Amino acid sequence: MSWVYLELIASPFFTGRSMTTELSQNYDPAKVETKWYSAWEENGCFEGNIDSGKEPFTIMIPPPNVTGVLHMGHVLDNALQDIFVRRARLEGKSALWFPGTDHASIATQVKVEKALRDKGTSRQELGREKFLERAWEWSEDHGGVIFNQLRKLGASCDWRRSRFTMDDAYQRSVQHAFVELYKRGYIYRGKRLVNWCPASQTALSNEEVDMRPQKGKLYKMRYEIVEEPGRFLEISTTRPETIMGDTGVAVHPDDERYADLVGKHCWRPFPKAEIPIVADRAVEKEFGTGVLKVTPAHDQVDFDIGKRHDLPLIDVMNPDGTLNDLAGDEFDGMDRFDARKAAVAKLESLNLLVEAEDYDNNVGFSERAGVPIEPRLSEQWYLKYPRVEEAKRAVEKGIIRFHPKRWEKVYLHWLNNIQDWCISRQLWWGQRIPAWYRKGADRSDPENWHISVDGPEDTDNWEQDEDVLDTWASSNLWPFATFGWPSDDPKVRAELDYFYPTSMLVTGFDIIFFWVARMIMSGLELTGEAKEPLSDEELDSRIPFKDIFIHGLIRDSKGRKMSKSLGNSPDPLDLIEKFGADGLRFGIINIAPSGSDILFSEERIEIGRNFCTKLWNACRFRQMSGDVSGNASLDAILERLAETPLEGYSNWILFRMLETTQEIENQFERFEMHQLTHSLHRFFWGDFCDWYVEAAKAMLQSKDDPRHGVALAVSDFVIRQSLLLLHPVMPFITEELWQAMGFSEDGAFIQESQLPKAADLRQAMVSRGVAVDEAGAQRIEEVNGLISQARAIKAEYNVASKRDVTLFVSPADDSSTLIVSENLDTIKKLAGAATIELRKEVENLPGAVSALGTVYLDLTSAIDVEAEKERLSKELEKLGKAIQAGEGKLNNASFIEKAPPAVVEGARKQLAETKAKREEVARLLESF
RNA sequence: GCGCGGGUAGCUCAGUUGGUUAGAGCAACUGGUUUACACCCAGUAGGUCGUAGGUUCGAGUCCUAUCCCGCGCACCA
Repeated sequence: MSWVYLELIASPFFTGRSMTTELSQNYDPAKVETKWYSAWEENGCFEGNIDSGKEPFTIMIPPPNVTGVLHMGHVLDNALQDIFVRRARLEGKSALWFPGTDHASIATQVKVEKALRDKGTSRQELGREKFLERAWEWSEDHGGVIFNQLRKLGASCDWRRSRFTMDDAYQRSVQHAFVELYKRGYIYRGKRLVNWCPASQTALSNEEVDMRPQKGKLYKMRYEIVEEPGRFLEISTTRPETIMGDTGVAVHPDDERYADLVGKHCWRPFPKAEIPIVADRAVEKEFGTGVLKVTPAHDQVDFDIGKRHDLPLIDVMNPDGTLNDLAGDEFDGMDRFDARKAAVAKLESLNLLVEAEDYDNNVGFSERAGVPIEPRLSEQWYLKYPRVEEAKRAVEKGIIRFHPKRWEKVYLHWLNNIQDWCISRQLWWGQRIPAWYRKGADRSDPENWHISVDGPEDTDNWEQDEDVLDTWASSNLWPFATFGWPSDDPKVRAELDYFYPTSMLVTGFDIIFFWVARMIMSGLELTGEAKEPLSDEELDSRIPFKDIFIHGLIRDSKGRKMSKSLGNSPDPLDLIEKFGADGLRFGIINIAPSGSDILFSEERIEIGRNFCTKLWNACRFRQMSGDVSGNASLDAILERLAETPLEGYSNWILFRMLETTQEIENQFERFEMHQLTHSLHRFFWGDFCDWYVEAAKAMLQSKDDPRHGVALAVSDFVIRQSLLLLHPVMPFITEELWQAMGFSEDGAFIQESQLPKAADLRQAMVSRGVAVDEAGAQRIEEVNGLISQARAIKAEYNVASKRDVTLFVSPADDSSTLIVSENLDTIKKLAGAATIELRKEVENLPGAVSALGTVYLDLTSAIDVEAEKERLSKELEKLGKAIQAGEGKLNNASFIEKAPPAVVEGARKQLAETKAKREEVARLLESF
């Protein structure tokens, strides 16, 4: 990799002849981040290519909206993906993170239309062609912004491959899928009630409708019986504006109150008409008066009733939500909500309104436009979902796995209640439906259809469907259409062969229905022949991904959704400036629990920035302690350790390093990312910096100390492994330190190294005669306990800063004497004592008890006897309780009998230790 | 109505198949410039794990009931 090296020494940061650089006092993320990102990109670090010698690892980015800008949700989603991808590279896999953007049909069109309105024009005025030109301009002006933002975050996507769902090739894939699904009988055209958005004037799928609680009125009114003038039926409705579309009145067949009226008629008040009274089981007897007005053209239930009783459909509304001439002259052109008021007034004037009571109900709203949905009769394209059963089976059998597993249920529940999907949209920005109709002919007759990717040859006599496809109907092909599916091109086939099924998907739970489930179904159907059923092996090769990592949504610290209007949505770029990209990444991963909501506040991610500083300074300290040559490989470091036996603390920290390596390995295997940063933080900061480095300071005092070299080599070993473990989370700073600390071989990037697994690491150590010993590590934990007690007793007497104190230690037994003596200078250093004397008996001095023995503080001045007595009494009480619990347990015959021997043994040991401790504390107390 | 998740220290959360005296970060308090780091170091305090039962030698962890909070799906006009 000497070309990398040449380039780096040419940069101002690499001044000397040495590979390594001296670290500045403070970590400057901005400088490091831009430098390394361009170096990585220029050297093709993120390119995912077929490498038959390596296991593939593929992630498809959930494509952000082409005109979108980076928000906190993206930060979390993409930081996670980057962590998985970078980890895969360090594990020696051929990793591909495939980026791209989505055209977001309705969202983008709404934005472009708003821009047009601001300029005093409209899409209708411009016409389709001009409008699309504007939309393309818009997406080009705003597109790509998010890619640069993702770069700032450190995302290691293979940018060469970037796809946009409106690319010609992608559009062709979408059209091909449409044609194929049509041929296989899954796509059809149907006339039925759809969720109509009067604002965007398009049909929507069920998933795009939000049910929102509304405070409205329930109007009770009277319809006169035609056959029995003077007799009235009382009917309740929330929507009087649809009276004009009523074509019947329904009661329950078992409802005795109205049994004699079934088959008769009543008067629709306006426009005045006779409508039949029918009996239908869809009516709830208990609700209101038990009489339902039936408006088949404006309500799903009514539509079904109308069908059963052959009632006519009268559509009284225009696409924009105003009423039409069928509603009568006085309502024609009136907005639906004005019409509601007008209809009520008219009922009142006709003396037909009985009452209007306050009423809470749920109304469907257009997710995008935020206006109430209008059920509307229209002809649309529908998809009968393919492979529903197999999509369920894939998850039930664990061929696809959700992490956390509980999202399976959400997914399965949705699939169990699935309904056909309305995929056509009356929009212009999007993929036009590849269907043509014979000009002037009846469009509802399939005889007059032409469905193909290329369209009819005889273009004069055919016209293409004006509509476009739902965005999700194109993005559900993302895992394979991005590669160029379908194609006979050997390159495309080879890539699909190698990278598909992809390894995993990382996304939020909010799009499990919209996207995840649909990708699974389309993958199962389209990536192979139309055969039934599919075997498990076929499922295995057709699924779009094997593991689905579901994370939560980011909210503000009060749990509110982030939104522009609330102003509680921080700009990630500001945060990167403030905390560094690595700091932000570490911080956001650290607060992302496995639940569904993530409460964000800047305070909570400071830990990331602080951790970067800690890492930086630990490395700086290591540099200041001795030169860093001899770090160029794992083996080089091990070689430096080969001759000398490991001192207590060195053994301990290497043991902890192996434990941590294993822990993190398990977390990745189980997709339990919520503990990842905790493990890393605890080990590097809590164990290495707070204990090992401090302990090593004693060994580093003199270069003549034989332990000097060991301390440096152990530090290098730990830092090296830590950088590898941290790299996926904090790519920039770890790369900088990797180079600066001389771990890079010939200038190679950190990602070109291998992350040794715990087992390999242990093996490599053993083969060099560097063996760690668990029992020895355990003893050091006890030494740490003793030191903590010493510090505590000093703090108690406010002598924390004084280093000239004398401590007495009376060891618990012979082996403790040995351990304390062996580590005496370290204990002195860490406890902050000038001298430590081992004594059997000490009287009249404040002391604290640890597993290794009692530590006393030698005070020349008088001590506060009362305070000391109180403290010891409190301690005694605490120990008494513990002993009581322990004895209770051990005196219990069934505990001895039934509990595993190891647990019983543990309890015995624990009790013995606690008893010894209590005796010691009691003795101390009496000595005053 | 059906389903899912949660209720553990002031706050945000960990807590593997039930097994030592329930942890972390932040905040608080006390003290501290000791060979890196004040974005730091040392220490202290703070919890009857929502409530009530049950299973068990042993329950934060399993079961039942119940109360709160959040979310999803369905929806009666």
